[in-house]
Amino acid sequence: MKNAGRTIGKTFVSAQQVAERAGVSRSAVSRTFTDGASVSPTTRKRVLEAAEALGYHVNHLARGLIRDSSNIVSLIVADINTPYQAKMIEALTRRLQAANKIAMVINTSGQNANVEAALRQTLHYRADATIVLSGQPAASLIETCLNNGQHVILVNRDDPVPGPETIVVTNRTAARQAFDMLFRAGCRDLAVVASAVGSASLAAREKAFALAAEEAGVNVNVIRFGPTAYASGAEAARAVLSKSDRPDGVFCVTDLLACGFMDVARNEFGLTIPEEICVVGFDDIEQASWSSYDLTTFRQPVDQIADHVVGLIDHHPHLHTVQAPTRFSAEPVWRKSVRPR
Amino acid sequence: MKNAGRTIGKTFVSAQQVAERAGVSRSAVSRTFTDGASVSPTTRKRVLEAAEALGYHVNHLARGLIRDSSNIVSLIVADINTPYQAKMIEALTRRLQAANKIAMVINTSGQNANVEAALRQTLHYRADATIVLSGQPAASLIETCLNNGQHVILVNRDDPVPGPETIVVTNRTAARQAFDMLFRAGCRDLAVVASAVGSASLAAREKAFALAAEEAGVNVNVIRFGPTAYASGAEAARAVLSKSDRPDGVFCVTDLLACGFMDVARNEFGLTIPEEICVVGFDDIEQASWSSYDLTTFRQPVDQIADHVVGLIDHHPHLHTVQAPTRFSAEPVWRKSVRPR
DNA sequence: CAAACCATTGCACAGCTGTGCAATGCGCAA
DNA sequence: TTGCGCATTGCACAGCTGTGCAATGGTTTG
Repeated sequence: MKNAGRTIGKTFVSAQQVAERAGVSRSAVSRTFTDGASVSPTTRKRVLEAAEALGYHVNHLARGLIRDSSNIVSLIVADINTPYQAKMIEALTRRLQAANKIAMVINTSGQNANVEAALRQTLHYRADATIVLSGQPAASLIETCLNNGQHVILVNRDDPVPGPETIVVTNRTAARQAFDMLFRAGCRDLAVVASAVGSASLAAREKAFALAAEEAGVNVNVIRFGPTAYASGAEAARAVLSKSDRPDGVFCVTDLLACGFMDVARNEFGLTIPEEICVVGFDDIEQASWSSYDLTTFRQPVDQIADHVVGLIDHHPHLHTVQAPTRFSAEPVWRKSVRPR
Repeated sequence: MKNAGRTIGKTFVSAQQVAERAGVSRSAVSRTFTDGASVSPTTRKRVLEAAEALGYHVNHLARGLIRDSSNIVSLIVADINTPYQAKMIEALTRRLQAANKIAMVINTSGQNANVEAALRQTLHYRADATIVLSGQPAASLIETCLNNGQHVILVNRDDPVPGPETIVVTNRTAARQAFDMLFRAGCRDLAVVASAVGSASLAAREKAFALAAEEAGVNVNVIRFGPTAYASGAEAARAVLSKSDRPDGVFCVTDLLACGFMDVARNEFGLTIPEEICVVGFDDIEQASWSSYDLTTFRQPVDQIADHVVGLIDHHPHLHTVQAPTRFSAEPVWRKSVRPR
């Protein structure tokens, strides 16, 4: 089964075979592919030639077994085909690769959204870190991860848990700003469109907007429908616009909801935006800039977040202490779905 | 450093430690976590209890070292934040997990779109298979993969290469059908909107449509701009609609291009769709069904493709022979962007 | 009661790599 | 020339698991 000269069709080449072909010890091969190891230029060259000829590639499974780091980072994410999550995955994978790491993607959109099984997978493969982009992992699982030295990073969760690092966007500030936008545009009858299964981040936006409106003495109506998707925004629009006292300003906690809302408002109720009704979204997904929508919204600094997350991976945190969440500010993006003052 | 009783803070638990706590041999621990191995119910229970107490998880790196299979499948993809690719990734990751495999995502959107480095990564981690969703890997790299027993599956590439299995959509048939749609709607001055950097699949759609039009003696204009994105479709619309003899029917080789085209046609040129100009897209991304577009298009059977791809992984192909590509038919989805007959 | 069979279990090896330690050899200075 | 320092190299072990093989003990059958 084992032959040193040539691959026999469909088996991987090992360092031993490269060493025999190059006439050196296996250590020399290992050192050739290890940064900072001591190899003479002569043997290095011979090893590289033999490796190239045989098609050798270092086995990262075995390397990860020895070293403390496997260079695997796992991303736990639901709703991958959502524009916002897709953008986040793109940004993260790109930066991880630039840092010589590789991303494992674990999809928790299944029937029971089992983040637990996903976290187990990440432990199975000894991932250096786990980035949770959505879902609510049980605290017990997180503790297991921490006990095993796992590095857990939560993105967009507004409820700080002991141990993992948390990264959030300034949801409340932005939501108050959204109210200001609509109020200054003259809107006095407001609505918030959210989803029925929203995360803590989305709930925070909804609550903060409603609170700001109440403080200013402005009427505000909260509508929640289905999942956080286009169809839910459309359904919300049908529910709220068919009534006699329809709102003149709407804050959708997600751009996707806003797109659905705008389409129904225009195409089913014949309303013009922003003249008859103003709309503000959140996330700044690509579709928000399409000219059918031209949606005024808040930009999530996806690139900055990704930079920060990847920078966090190699730095080991203090265990079992509540880290203060790192906050990134969501900046307003002015377009045409809100009347100018 | 090594202590059998309890994790000392931040190191992983090994089977040895579980064995000592349960009072059995390490083999018993291994067999408890191996399907079909022979363990008595008594020891199995004791092992499971000890594993639970210590937080043990099988090290899949070491397991992959022994077995011929690592259960890792790598997805090589550019433009992850494109709706079509995101949908494909979602479908694939979901099915891979159902088959007890895990997905590594390699992003080749970087400056030089180096699929080669990506393929090397997949070799490093001994992936069971590599699914290439975009990009043009060099034939030499593919040969290296095949020599190492790698299973390469190409999706949406119309140029068959020796060795890897290929999965394509019936681009040509669908493109001819698109011409029929527009012709029967009375369009006699046609255009194809494509991108300047399109893949072979996109080129096939473009060519087949143009050919069908020529065969029918209908004038057709081919426009290519930038990357395959919304902005390119918009730019194409500005270029083609500002001329005096503007087309009355357009086939966009991608829904994203179609969205950009429609927005400019309506919002910048004041045209009505489908009365003044008919538009047909391709892919059936989610946005095509949004009521601002209501785009007549062709549905890529993403779920079927994903099923087939995942089913292909465990079945070893014949090497170095040109496999006939598996074809899936793209079915038309009738909406409102084409006039009824 | 004896023999045959079967399930279970432990030992030891394999799978591939990184690295400490000692040995080797070479160059340079005294 | 001799001694010292230094770069290089090979040996051997560690890291964690799966599994063939032999041994053990219990159960069933004649």
